[in-house]
Amino acid sequence: MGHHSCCNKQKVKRGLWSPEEDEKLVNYISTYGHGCWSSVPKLAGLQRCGKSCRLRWINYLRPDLKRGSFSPQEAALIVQLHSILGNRWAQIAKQLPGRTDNEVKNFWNSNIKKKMISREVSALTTFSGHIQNPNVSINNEGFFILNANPNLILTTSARQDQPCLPTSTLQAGYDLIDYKLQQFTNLNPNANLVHLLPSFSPSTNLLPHNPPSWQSLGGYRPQSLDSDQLMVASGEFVTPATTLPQYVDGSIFHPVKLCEVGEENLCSSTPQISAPLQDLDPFTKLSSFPNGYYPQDQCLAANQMVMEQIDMIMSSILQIPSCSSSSSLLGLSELSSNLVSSSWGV
DNA sequence: AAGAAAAACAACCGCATGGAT
DNA sequence: GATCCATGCGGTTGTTTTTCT
Repeated sequence: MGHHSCCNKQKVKRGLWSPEEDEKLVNYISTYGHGCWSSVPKLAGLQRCGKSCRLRWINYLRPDLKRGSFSPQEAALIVQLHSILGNRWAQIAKQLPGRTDNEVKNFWNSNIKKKMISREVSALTTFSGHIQNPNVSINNEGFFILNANPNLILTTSARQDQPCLPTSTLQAGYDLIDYKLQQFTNLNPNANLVHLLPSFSPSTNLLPHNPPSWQSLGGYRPQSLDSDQLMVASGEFVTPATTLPQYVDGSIFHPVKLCEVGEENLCSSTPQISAPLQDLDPFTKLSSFPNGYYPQDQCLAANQMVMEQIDMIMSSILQIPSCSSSSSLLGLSELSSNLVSSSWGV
């Protein structure tokens, strides 16, 4: 492991910062500002590299940092934002005044993730007990499969090329699902993935920077609502004035879920940025509609809808000669797409 | 009370990006 | 256009603290 390029020229100290070093850095930046970080250590009298100084300042010494544990409201917002933005910790942290990306990341990895995993395992166990369709079951990895073809994994949506399961209609656990499915697909590179219609859920469909390769997954793009429409608190559909995020193939994603019922305050309190709309990050775009929310009863409908999709696919899949060959993947996906589209009237 | 394990926190590393030359 | 450099980001590792046995 080498050091930073900026640290090669001189011997620098590493590891934890002492109070004396902190004091030197704070005194210097308070007086002169940081300017060019690479010159800070020399000017401040520190045996550190500029990168280390910058990190120490940003993550620990900055006066506007909010210390202490995360509030339940902050935690809820992190969950919400992560469901939209994924692991873009810096983007998430921007919506949390006084918090750093490092702090949010650590909080997520050491706290929220574990809770989600335990909840998901519990929910998955419960949910699996309610599967009525004799053609569908859950395999050892926790994925929905068709009994006729255990290699066929049913999925609903994708984030960063990692599809999800019908269980995305559950309240949490997307990362676990992603992680498990990633593991599964790594071990079973030839496994077939059938995309069902992404259900109403706070998941995973917003992919401004790393859109899913629908084609590579053999899937179809979401076709949920009329063009550019958005569900808002009243239950009505509106046409936003902003440009909605697009997938890599140019198709537009239509969010239907901005925050849970009762979380309107969180959404409405998010900072508004006056910038050209096309330059806004996805969250800011979404927060332009602070009253948007997703009626909870739609979750139940979504679950039912997914199972109905499985029913339809199952009834049709029997007419396909070979489900296990990779050549059938596209056909299945198109089939599921058509079925879902027709079931949605789109 | 002591050691082990787990959790929390802090820092580092490599890579990507953008501006300057 | 190629190269260098500073900066920012996300993943990962290391260290400290807390909890458990």
